[in-house]
Amino acid sequence: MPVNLKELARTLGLSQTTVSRALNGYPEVAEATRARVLEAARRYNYVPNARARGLATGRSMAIAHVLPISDSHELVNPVFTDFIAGASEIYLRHGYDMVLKLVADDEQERTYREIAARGTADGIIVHAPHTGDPRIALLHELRLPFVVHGRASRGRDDDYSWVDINNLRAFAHATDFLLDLGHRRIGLINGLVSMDFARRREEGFRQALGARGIAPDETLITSGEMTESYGYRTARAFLERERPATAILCSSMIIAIGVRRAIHELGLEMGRDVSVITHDDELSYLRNAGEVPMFTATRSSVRMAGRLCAEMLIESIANPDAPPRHRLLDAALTVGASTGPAPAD
Amino acid sequence: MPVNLKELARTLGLSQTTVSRALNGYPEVAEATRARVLEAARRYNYVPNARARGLATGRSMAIAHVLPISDSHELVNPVFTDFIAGASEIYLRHGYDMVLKLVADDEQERTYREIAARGTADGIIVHAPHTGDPRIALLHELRLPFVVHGRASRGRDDDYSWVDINNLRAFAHATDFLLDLGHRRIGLINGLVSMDFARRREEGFRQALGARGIAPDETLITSGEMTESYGYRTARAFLERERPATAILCSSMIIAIGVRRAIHELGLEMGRDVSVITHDDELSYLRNAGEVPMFTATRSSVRMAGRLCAEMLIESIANPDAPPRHRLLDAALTVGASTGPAPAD
DNA sequence: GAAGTCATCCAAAGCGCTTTGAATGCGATT
DNA sequence: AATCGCATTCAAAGCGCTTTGGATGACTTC
Repeated sequence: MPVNLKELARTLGLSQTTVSRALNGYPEVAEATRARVLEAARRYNYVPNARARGLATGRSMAIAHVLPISDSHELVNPVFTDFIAGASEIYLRHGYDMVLKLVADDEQERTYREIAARGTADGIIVHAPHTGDPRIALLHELRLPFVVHGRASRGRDDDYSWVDINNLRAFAHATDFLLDLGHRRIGLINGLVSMDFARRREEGFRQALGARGIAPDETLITSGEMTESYGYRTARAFLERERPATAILCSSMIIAIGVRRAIHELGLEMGRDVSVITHDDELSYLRNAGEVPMFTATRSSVRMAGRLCAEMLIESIANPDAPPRHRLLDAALTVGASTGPAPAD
Repeated sequence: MPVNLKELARTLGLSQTTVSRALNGYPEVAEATRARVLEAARRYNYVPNARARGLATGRSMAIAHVLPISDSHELVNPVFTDFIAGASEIYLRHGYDMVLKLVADDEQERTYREIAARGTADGIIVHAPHTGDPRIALLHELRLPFVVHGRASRGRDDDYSWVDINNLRAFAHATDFLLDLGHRRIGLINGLVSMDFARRREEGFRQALGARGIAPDETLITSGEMTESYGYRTARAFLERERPATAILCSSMIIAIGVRRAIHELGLEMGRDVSVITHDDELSYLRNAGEVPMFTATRSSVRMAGRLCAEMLIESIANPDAPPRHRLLDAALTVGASTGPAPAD
């Protein structure tokens, strides 16, 4: 049903070469013929076949997103939705397709190799990097352009491209803010600490406490899959102990929502009895907005991060020998209704 | 770097034909040679190039998911994450790739035509169908296999494949449940009513009221993008009026969470002062579980829906002339802590 | 022993595009 | 008038695979 190049060329009384060149904007085509060709292409709804073009050019015009699925809970990070919304804006503009792979941790390597060998995609966005993530080395070996959303540092982070937020600083700052309010028993409800971002946030938390000579209470530091019920359970535990936490730092809005549930269920009031600060990825369906946002938060748009990753990757596909690029986004603290002075002891 | 068929064949001293057939399991190959070929393929990490194979077979081995982006808020439905998690399990098993397109409403038609013409995918999953959605007719015209997640009915729903839940019955049932508890001023916080599922839910709500001769209060029926703050704002409005609602029906957990916030903020208690029932898609990061779930809910796993859509589509690609198939999933009411008898007036 | 069967294997065509390396025609140059 | 340069155009090769339509023997069958 769809017209192909050969037919279009025959219809026009031209060679495939000329038609192809006319359509792809090559200069060695008379403007008059180019106009004819474009007109005919429109008339007959000619759209080049992606596979044929890909075979001829050696490129797939696709970018793969490989999401690790935690084998335990098969959880998909909800942040992902907004991230790809940002990335796909860019892909659309540049004619790239987005192919998505949700893959268990132990299948990651096989998947990456297969993408490279089959030519599924021209580049890869790496999601949810662990500290010391082996995928970085693998992708270098495969010579596949990639950008990491986050970092995978174990020392150096300058030999690959990434987009990250200043997790350490943000959480140090948030901790400072709570300390300034007089809080001393501060809990941290973090993501899985194998994730690089979680490690950095914990580090920021510890540094801020350390700077004031406060030893962190290790039982107030937890790490887990960022679900609502995890936030709820952990907050209850933090608040029902003998000397309950007076403030809680959360690694995601979803967690914070669980925390809020726990607080209310215990008959406490957020911002008065318990202060809460959360990281806020600015998810579209979970806006923490208004003149006074409900949560005090370290805020950074994950959709923007998606856009930046996509742009960076497309550039590095176009220019494979350019040096790696990095972008550290600022997650600034915005004060909302969920924080207040520490209650008297 | 990656080996191709020609080289592999030369190395083995066989023709490309034989090697290809050996790898693809054709019977006209001696078992001994097949073994040799498979062994060599493994040794040299031979993986066939997807584009070349696709060009030769005329198939892309990919399935496209086209998500409409509401141009207003650029919201991506968070339900999507779990849906594709389910679908991708199936794709993985059958060797299909998943390609994702997030597209504004007014670009839908162009996108579908382009997918068909470029051969981007062998089939399509249609997301977020409107009532009377024109995409159904378009896909029929394009002769592209597809499965709709939800329905797009305007009368007949038997000429295309779909997977849906019994929205009408579920919401009628939930309404009945509230009526049985003595509630009379029941609010409905629904999704955008242009969405088919929302229309059906509203219909179920109205039917249940009508069955008891109760005229719905039109000011207690709202429709909007399903965000937390929409739930919050609407619930506040419902509860701050002269004669406040005593029960609220929500179309999503995200909405319900906003409703819960409003209830608490007004110093009320959910399940005592105000009853809440929500639809629960069983999102992995927002589990409404436990012996007594926090919300009474109409529940249906959207991940399961993803699996079913994917299976159905793959079958219908394999067998394009089979009649359309349908699957109506049951969203049963599970009682949680958020409902109770209507307070005395 | 000629003909038919069967199991294996292969050469070559083709999928629909891009791109290389020439051809063609024409005005300008000498 | 012969030559060159330039702007256009084209035929054909090739991308890496599948698949058609034979070949080639070995083995039966009569």
